[in-house]
This record gives sequence, structure tokens and C-alpha cells, in this order.
Amino acid sequence: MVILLSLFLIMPHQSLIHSIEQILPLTPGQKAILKEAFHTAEVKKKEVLLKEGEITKYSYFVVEGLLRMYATDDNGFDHNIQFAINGWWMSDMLSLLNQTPASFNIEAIEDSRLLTISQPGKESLLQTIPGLNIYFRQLSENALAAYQQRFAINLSLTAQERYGKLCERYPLLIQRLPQKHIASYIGVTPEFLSKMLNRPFNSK
Amino acid sequence: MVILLSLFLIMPHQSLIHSIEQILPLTPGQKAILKEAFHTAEVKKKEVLLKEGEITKYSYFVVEGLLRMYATDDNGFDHNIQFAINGWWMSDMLSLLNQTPASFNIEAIEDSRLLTISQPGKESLLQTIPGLNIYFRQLSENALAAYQQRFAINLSLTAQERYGKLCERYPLLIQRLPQKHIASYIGVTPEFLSKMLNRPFNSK
DNA sequence: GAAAGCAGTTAATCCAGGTTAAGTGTAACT
DNA sequence: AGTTACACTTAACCTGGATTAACTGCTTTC
Repeated sequence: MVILLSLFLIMPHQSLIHSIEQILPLTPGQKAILKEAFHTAEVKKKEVLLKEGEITKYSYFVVEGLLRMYATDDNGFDHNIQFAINGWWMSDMLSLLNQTPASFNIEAIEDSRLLTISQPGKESLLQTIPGLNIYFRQLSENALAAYQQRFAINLSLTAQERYGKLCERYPLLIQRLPQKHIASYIGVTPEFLSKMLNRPFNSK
Repeated sequence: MVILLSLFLIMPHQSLIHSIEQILPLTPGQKAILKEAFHTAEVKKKEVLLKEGEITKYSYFVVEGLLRMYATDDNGFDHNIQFAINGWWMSDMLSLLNQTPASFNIEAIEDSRLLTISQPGKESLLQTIPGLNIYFRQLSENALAAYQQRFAINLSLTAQERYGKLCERYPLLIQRLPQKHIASYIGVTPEFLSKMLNRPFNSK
């Protein structure tokens, strides 16, 4: 594990290749193609990767770091739609697929190292290595499964319970997230989350 | 359009083939394989296709009709996660992919004609016709885009606005849905939706 | 064609969570 | 070192939507 991490520092593409090889084997030639297709990017904390209204150019794969994607409402409040840590993908899918203006913003919560690929780049990559359709299919299917579960949680549980589920499912993530971003993700105000967490005995 | 509909009555697989051919061409041989791989099913209104706790066996493709997928909370209330009409797919993805007990129920709201395929069936079909990975990838990616958008809506808008968005996006669907199912989908009680819709001037 | 259900309505009361505002602690820039 | 800025807390008050319950049609069923 430590060895893998330090590998990614020198060769960030290894992180992606590792992710893909969980699902399908890659030949050395294919690995070389992948390294060509993806560009590396380093972003600082608070740096913005995508602004609402722009046309999404890239899909992002997080090698190291932490991103958030959020929508801004009419009153200027943020609502976190998704986070992405090491090994996760992030993109405004609607804007990416249809090349329409994004409804979301993407921002780095921590300094992050990313791999990026443009939508045309991804499409031609899929032509060159059709096997990657399997990888991306499974990726989307798993994400879909997670979204369905999260919808059930949001529709049927109280804020307290939603918080509990989040801690259960992503214990490492919450430790890296400022409280206000957790609040925004589970759909309450930072004030209410604070009150909730400091309730006597944290009862109920 | 009318011609297509009547075709589906006699040959329900045409509906699926039509859906796939929007994305990739199929040879006559492949079409024959598809017809073998999918089984037809007819279900009556209120018939249950999947019960919470069961292991999901099938993915469902709706040829004609209307399904809903819902979670039941600790107090016995339903929460609609998704609907599916003609040409849409439906499944509890987590249960299907991991072969774990389902957290959702699937039920017919109208008499429906379906195509079903088991998970092993789908996997061997993908081996036989690898091109279908493209179809299923795009299917999941589009569904993902829709879920992201819906999350933004649910986190940032009021019930009134959520209702408005639903009408905007799926005007045909709401006409076929009993009000209580709309309420459950947008995350309010039937009582509140009724009050909301009958507010003087439907103001605000 | 009575009876039983079920979908929708109305209204009174209640509460989870929002809003506003002021305060504290700590990290970050000069 | 001092100031700014932001994360978090606390508390008073407010409100969108829940809960309960009673009532009004419609269907469905026998």
C-alpha cells in the first residue's frame, strides 16, 4: 500500500491503470496509449476546476486529494452533490455528455493531483481500446447504485440518521471534510448540524 | 410512431432493439441472439416484481406500461425512488450488481409488458456481443446525469419548485401518476401536496 | 347495489430544521 | 504582532412541511 502510494507520486498514471486493471487486464501497449490520453494536473486548495455555466471540457480522476462538486441556489447557498477522493472520478455528467452549460461547480477542498481527459479524447480512447467500455460501464453502474441508495436515505431518514449513514459508509472521508461541507451534503444548514452534534448525550 | 407501437404489441423485442439501434447498429444475427436472451413478461397493475430483502434476479426493460421502485421506511411509509415507462430500464442496481438483498421494491402501477434478463444472462450477452457494453455504458451515464440533476433539485429547491421541475421534465409521466406517487417522489406527504396544489392562486 | 376500499381534501396542531444575529477560537496573510 | 477572515457555536424566534383525524367522492368487489 505504501509502495503503491509512493509510486503514484512519481507516476500518477499508475493510479488510474491500477483502477482499470481491477476490472480488465491491459497490455503494455494499451498502458502506453492511456498515458498519452490522460494529462496530469495539480490544483491548489480552493482552486476551481469547473464553473457553473461553462461547458464541461474534462472528466477528472483523482490521484491524490479531495474535490467537491456543488450547485449554487438562487440565494447563493452551496449544495454539495458529491465528493471525490483518491481513485474516484468526478464530472458534471449532463454537461459533459450533452456539451451544455454546467449546472455545477467543481472545486478542490485539498491540494490535489488529477488526471484529466477531454470528452473527444475519451471517445477516441474508447474506439482505440474498446475494452474500456467495460470499465466505464461498471464505473457508471456502481455510481448509479450509490445514487439510488443515497436517494432512499435522503427521502426516508432524518438529518441525524443521514449523518449516521454517511459516517458509516465513508468514515475516512468525513474526517477530512470541514463540517459545513458535510452539512451541505446531507442537506441541512451548518448551524443545524452544529446544534445536532452538540445535543446533550447526542440523544435520539 | 403508431406503426412502431403496434409492432411492439406483436414483437416486444423490437422495442428493445429499437432502443439499442439508436446507439449502435445490430446485425440480423445479433438481433436473433437478443431475442433469445430476453424473456417477455406481462404483469398486472399492483403486481410486485421485486420485494425488499430478495436477491434481485432480473433487469427490467419496459416495453409498455409503468413501473415504480420504492423504499419502505421504519414507519411503513413508501418513498418512490424512480419510475419507468416505455423504453426505460429499471433495477435495484446495488442488489443486482452485488447479488445482495434488495433495499427496494418494484411494482407495476399500470398493466405492463416487460422484457427481463437475468444478471448472468446479461453478462454472457455482453461477452457474446461486446458492442452492447457501449449501449449499457451510455445508458448508465445518462441515468447518472439525471440522478445528479435530481440531487441538485432536491437539495436546493422547495417542494413547490420540485413539483414544477418534475412537470417540466416529464409532462407525460405526471399525467399517468396518481398524486400520492408524485408526492412520495418529490419527498412530501400526499396531504401536503394536495394543500400545495390547492393553495389560492397557487401563489409563490 | 350495498359495502368496503382507496385517492384526494381540509383543517388543527406540532416539530424538525431554517433564519438571523452575535460571539468565540483559530488559521492565514501583512 | 496585529488584523482579517473564516469555521464553528449558541440562542431566540420562525416556518415549511408532518401528523392526525375527519370527511368526500370514486372504484372495485361481491
